This record gives sequence, structure tokens and C-alpha cells, in this order.
Amino acid sequence: MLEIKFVRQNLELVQDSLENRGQKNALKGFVECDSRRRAILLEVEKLKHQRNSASERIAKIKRDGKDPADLIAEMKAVSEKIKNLDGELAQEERTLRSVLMGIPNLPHTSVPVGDDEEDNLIIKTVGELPHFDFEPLAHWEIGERLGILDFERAAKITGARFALYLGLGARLERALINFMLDIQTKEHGYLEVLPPFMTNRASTTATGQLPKFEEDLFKLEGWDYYLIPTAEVPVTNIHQDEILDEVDLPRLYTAHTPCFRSEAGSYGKDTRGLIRQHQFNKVELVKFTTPESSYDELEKLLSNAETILQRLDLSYQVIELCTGDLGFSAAKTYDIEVWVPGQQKYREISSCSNFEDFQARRASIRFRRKGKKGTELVHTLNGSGLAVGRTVVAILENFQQEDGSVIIPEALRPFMDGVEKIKSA
RNA sequence: GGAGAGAUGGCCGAGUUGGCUGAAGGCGCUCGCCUGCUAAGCGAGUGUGCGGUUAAAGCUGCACCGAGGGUUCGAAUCCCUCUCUCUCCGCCA
Repeated sequence: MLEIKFVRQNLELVQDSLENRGQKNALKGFVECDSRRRAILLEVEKLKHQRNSASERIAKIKRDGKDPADLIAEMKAVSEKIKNLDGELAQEERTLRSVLMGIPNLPHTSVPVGDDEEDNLIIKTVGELPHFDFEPLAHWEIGERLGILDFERAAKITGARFALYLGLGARLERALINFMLDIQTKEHGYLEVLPPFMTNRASTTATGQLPKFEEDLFKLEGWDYYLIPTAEVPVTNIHQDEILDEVDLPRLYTAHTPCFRSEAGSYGKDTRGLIRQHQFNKVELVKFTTPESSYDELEKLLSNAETILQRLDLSYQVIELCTGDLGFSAAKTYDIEVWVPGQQKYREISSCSNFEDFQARRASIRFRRKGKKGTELVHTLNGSGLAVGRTVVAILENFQQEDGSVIIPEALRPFMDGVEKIKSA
């Protein structure tokens, strides 16, 4: 959410930004509604002041043993007026709030301007692309042949876009989770947390998934709870409605959670394999920082995620999203894309964003500077470190051998009881 | 599921026969004093949000005592609904 004062004073800027995202009507009614609200507020506050001072006089008159009936009668009318105006005020505020909640974050000035993913910038490319003397297979072929992935049975159990991992496949997933968490906690200073996998409406709204993107979420019937689409939601909300001390910043959290996404509107995309699932595992990194340090922290966050790929000897590129491709809440985003030989493409495996104070304002997460009065909103950041299922995809496809086996990257072997290779039984 | 207790400022904790209580007291924090250093001590200050005014400091209005509604001229205090926490019993991974 943007600050209402900011929107008021920068109408054109906000309007331009909305048009860049194809939402030119989002601000409709804002100006009128805002000025109505302020006019009513002025009026109602005046009346309340009148009522408050009359109350004091009434108390005094009573103490003096006299009868304040006249004044009470007068105030009765005033109270009635206040009640009506309060109702109008609430109406304007609801409208205003829903307008504000629908406005996406403003891109940071460093973000390249562009319409869609075509205009994203490749920042860097790391690692050599693997060479195969044979036609590399897609991971689902590899996994099914090795008996470590079974999509047919998963479809029977639940439906499309679910996976059943077996044996060393399940073990590989678990090893990756431990591997990632260990690096982020032991080497990069993140605190491991295990949050709830369902979040309530307020939390889900705070990070920006609601109210606009409800169709992307799984909602529990009969409850106002949602299955988390990313650990970003529960972890960012750890500090909802809190005022932190400056000395406690930055706060760094990492969490492994399953993520649940409806994938509405992605019919026909990535229908096979692990790339696009309704449920997948992810190790997430979340930071709470001061405003002045958030962009440095974004760079560190990106490199913390890159570390995982480097240790696994996977090739990847880092891209910077242009204004048109930014997510709703983000001010700046880097995506990391890993090389997927079966598709001869780089595919997204991590997304690292700075949300500045956009989420913090919605969640009311503030901090106090040492020796200074008042509070300021923190900046929140998060990134995947990494999406686990897609990491399995990358390992199976990049390290597949002609005989159908898959070599386990060395760094991962300690987490796999020393298994060096997955081969057919 | 049954029975009961509770939710107040950064934290702890008073206040519930409705009316100078935005809220005692303590802790913490900030500034100053004192002190070889540290600790202790002394003095002053210290909530948030939204408005108004101001060059600014400041001054000032309104709101906020879990959330929402109600009663009343007036609610932290009374009533209703909900949420959460705790204790005991039952059930259970």
C-alpha cells in the first residue's frame, strides 16, 4: 500500500505507474473521495470537540448539585449528528482503502522501464552450459525411469499438477531442503523458522496476495484461512503490528515450507513434470531492514540465493525485471534462472525482491531509531533460496548420464548418506 | 467438546459503584548531573495514528485500553457478538 499523502501529492506519478501496468482506472474516484473524507473529518472532529468540552461541563454542573438537563438535551442532538457523520466517514474510508489496496508498488528508479518480460535485463550469466553426447531427457522421463518420480499415481491420489516422490527422489528433495537451510543459517546468518502453512485474511492481505489475487490461492472452506503460496506470507507477518528497535535490524529469517498455488490461468503451461505444481517445497529468505540499507540487503539476498546454485554446480543467469514485469508488491526484483537442458532454456528458480515499505505499511511493521522520536516503517525483502522442486529438475536434467543415471552434486552428498549417483534398481 | 479466568502504553502492572485517566506505579530507553572505570544514585523527558497551525522547534484538535457493534449527554469501566491467551476436565497425533 502506498501512503495516502503520497498518492495525494503525486497523483500524476501514481497514475503513470498504473498505466504502465495496464490499470489506468485504478485511481478513479480517489480525489473526490479523499476530499470528501477530509471535509467530513474536519466537521466531525469539531463536533466531537464540542461534545467533549460539554461533557466536562455537565460533570461539573452535576458536582455542583445543579441540573444540566438543557445542556444534555443540546448534546443529544450533537451526538446524533456525529453518529451520522461517522457513518459517512466510514463509507468514504472504505472506498479510499479499497482504492489504495489495489494500487501496486512503485518501481525503484533503477528499474528498467519495459512492457513485459521481453524487456527484462540479463545482469549476468554464471557457469558453463553442460554438454551432452546424447539427447538429454526431460526430468520427468529421467525420474520415472529411475522410479523416483511418479506423476500418474499422484494424479490418482489428488489430480493434475501433483507429484509423488519415491526412494532417492524423496531423499533428494529432503537433502536439498537441509542443504539449503544449513547454508542460509550457518553461513549467511538467517534464523530458521517453521511457520504455519495457512494464513488468515489480514496476513495474506499484508503481503499483497489479497485482495487482488484471491483466485491464485487455495482457500479453506468454512474458514477465513488460506494455504500459503509462499513462506513470504507467514514469515513477513511474524512482525505484523510490531515496533522493532533499530539495533535489531536487519532481521533475517529462513523457512522451509510447502507452497500451494492454484495456477489459475496457466492452463496448458508446463503441464508435465515438476516445474509447475499446485504444491511444491521452497526455502525462503525474508529480511526486515532499515530503509537506507534495503538495497544493499537485496544484493546480499540475491547472492545468498546464488550460493546454492554455485555449490550445486548449476548454471544460471540473473535477470532484472523491468517495470512491466514486476510483481504487485515489489519495487525491484531479480530473478535467478537455472539452465534446464531438457528445454534448452533458463527457467526461474528464485525471485528476490525489495518491497520497500509497501508490505510494512499494510502489515504495520515499524521500527524506532535510537535516540529519535517517532517510528518509521521497515523495509521488507524476500527471495527464494531456492525453489526445491525446480532444483530437483535442474539436478536431474543437468547431471543425467547416457545410461539414465543421475550424478549427485558433491556438495549434496553429505546430505544423502554419501550417495554419488541415482541409478535404476 | 465441558467448566472457569483473562486481554490496558516498548515491557510489567494499577484502574471496572461510567465524568480533569492518554491512562498511577515499576522496568526499559533518552538527555543532563554525579562518580578513577563499572555498578549504584539524583533530576528531567519518554505511546501510536489521523488532522490543523508553523520556516522549524513547538503548539493544538480528534481517535485509540484485544476486534466489532450497542446503551448513554459522556464508556478502559455497563450490555451483545467475535478473536486470542491461560487453568481444569474429556478426547487426540
